[in-house]
Amino acid sequence: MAQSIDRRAARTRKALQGALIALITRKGYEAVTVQDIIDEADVGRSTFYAHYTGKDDLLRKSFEQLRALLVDEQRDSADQVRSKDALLFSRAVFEHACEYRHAYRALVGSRGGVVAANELRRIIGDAVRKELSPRLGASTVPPDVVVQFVVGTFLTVLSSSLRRRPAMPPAEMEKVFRQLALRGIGWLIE
Amino acid sequence: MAQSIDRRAARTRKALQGALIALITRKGYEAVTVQDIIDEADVGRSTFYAHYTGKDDLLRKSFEQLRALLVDEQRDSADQVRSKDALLFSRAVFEHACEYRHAYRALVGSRGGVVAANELRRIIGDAVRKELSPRLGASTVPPDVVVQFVVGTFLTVLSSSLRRRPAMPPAEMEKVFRQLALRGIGWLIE
Amino acid sequence: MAQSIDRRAARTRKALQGALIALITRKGYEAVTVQDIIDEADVGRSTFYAHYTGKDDLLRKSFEQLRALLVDEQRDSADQVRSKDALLFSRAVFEHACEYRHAYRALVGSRGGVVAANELRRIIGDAVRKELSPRLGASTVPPDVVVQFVVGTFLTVLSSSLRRRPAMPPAEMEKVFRQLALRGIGWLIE
Amino acid sequence: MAQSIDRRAARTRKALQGALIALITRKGYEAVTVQDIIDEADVGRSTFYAHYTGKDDLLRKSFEQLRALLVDEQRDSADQVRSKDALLFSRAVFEHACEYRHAYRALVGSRGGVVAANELRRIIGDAVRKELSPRLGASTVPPDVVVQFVVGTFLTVLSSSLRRRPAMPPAEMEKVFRQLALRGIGWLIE
DNA sequence: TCCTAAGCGAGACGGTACGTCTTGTCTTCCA
DNA sequence: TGGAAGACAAGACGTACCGTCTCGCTTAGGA
Repeated sequence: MAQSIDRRAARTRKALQGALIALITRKGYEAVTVQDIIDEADVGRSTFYAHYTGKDDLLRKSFEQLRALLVDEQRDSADQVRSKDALLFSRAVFEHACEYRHAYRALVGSRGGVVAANELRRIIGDAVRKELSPRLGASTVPPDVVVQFVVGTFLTVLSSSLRRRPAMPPAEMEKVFRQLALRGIGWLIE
Repeated sequence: MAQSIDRRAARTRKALQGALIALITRKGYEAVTVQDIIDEADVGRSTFYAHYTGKDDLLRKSFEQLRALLVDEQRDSADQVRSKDALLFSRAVFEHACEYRHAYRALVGSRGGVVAANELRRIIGDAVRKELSPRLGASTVPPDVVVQFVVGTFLTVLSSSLRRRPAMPPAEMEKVFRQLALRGIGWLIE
Repeated sequence: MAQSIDRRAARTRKALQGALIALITRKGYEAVTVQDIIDEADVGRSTFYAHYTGKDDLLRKSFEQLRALLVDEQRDSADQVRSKDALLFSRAVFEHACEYRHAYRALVGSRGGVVAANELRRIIGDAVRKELSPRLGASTVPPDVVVQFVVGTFLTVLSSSLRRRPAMPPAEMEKVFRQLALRGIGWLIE
Repeated sequence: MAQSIDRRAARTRKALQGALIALITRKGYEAVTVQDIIDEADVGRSTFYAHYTGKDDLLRKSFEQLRALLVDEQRDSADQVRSKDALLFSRAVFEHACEYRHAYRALVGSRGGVVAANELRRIIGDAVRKELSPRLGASTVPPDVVVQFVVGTFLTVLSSSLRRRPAMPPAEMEKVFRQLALRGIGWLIE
């Protein structure tokens, strides 16, 4: 019984997350109402609130896939923190972003709203902090500034790249990101 | 008569801008309602809409002072675009930020909301683009990525610094900012 | 200013009360939703709640006219409490009911719902109690039972009469009512 | 098999009816939700709807016992329709009401709601009509008005009596009821 | 003894109405 | 005559119930 209910619930959740993404691409996050979402997902209002506390909650929970991807990526990569090997997680995210280009374009940039931006910052930030933590103490620049600098640069590159036409390939994004970010903190990871 | 009306209007505008800032520091931009603003400013609802199209418009217009500061700053400074002289406008903004620490803290970071963030990005971005434009063509990195990188780094440093206790002096902010940003684009401004 | 606002408010109230009556005749009280009312009255949702706490409140307030009628009626009539003169207020109400036959039919009987029934009982009950109070102490039957008996009989006659086709004239209702009620309490008002 | 199933079903029904009565005494009919009932009866939601179409249906079906009582009572009594023997069914109902005082108090009066009131009126009304039908044609007062008058008077007395403290004994209720009702229709049953 | 059909619990779900909140427009009065 | 006051229409919000439904579990006959 439990799994059948879970399966149903999972289907509902997928529908809601999909509807949210679709709607964000169409009109931007702020303009999307709960009514829009449940209409799009063909789901009852109470069902929506049974799963999520609101629009923001749905958005945040929709990022879980990305967070999982990052955790996996970091588990696999060795703890090499030398210049040319540092921050390799970025490659995986850039590729993920290109694959789901549509959704990402909807979420980064102003159309995604504060909630999406904060959540992304938090997720990427966790990954960065985890990777750099052994070295952060050795810097004169405050540790959280370094982390936020890397995250900000990453998001800047990601956001700008997704906006460009023709699309920039992941390898290119990666190159730009490393050029901008690694030099800024070169003294740290050398 | 015309100027007296203008003077009255100016006073109303000041009251509204002040009220907005006060309220943002109190509860964050998103949570502020038009009703809050006009209560705080002791102004009629229709008066508010006579001057601004809405909350966002009021916020955007409240940034004019900052924009003017930046324009002045850049007019004064020579067109020196060598490494150690580049991006000197930042010093002025950091000092301005420290002086009006309260208001800035309310506006940057998540409490300020998307609108404030975008407006700030636009203002700083204009300054950066103006200063770097002669060199931007010479880069493999797309020009707008460079500009956004600098702006992002600037805002990261500003935001992180304002959050810190004890307060970081402008000179310190400046140092951190240059360390992170100039290296990333060192090849450009050399 | 005050009176113009009051005039506007009064117009809104009239519209809402009219809409309610119209809707009750159409589908019965219980089936009417607040949405129905504000659609019918062409009024915003918040405006409705600015004037009334809900559907029931609107209904209750709509009875004020009737209550006023009764108070007037009783003020006029002398304090004659002899058999043939007792409870003369009923005549006025029966006439009022025949005039506004449509509305009354919607309110008494099951279509009007508990709220209308209770409110009517309360209004008529007040009138009855006021008229009989000097004599109520002299009875072996508990006073409130007597009052409720008269009210119940009145409503029974009113409700049954309004349902009948062809319409029963006020004089006829009056006759039936007196025949049923006065004998039951004849010993009281002799 | 059939009877065991029926036995199970009967148990479920009893549980639901009991739960409803208990809840009505606790918070009044209108305030009781289906969820309350099935929680109280420890029964699944679908089970409830397998037996009844809703709350009202359950309430109506719960009156069957009373209806049966009345039918029995009338079968026993001779068809004596003389003044002092008329409407003797009332005695049985008053006694029944005193025995189940708690439940009755919950059902008559405003706490019971329209549904209970209507059902009661219908049940009592059937009994009254059956008893008076031979004579109803002979009256100038419309037959249904007479029936509703008697029913209304009966319910008024029942309801008022149950509210009183200390409790009024069945014999007393009976006396009041006959005093009020029989005089009103004395000309009929003489 | 096992089988199988029912009654049943649990509860997800689509839907509807609620009462609250905020927005931007509009009208009226007052200084 | 322009600003203050605030009523108003519009419509989204999150909550509460409703009646339908799908699912396994139990259980009591008949095989």
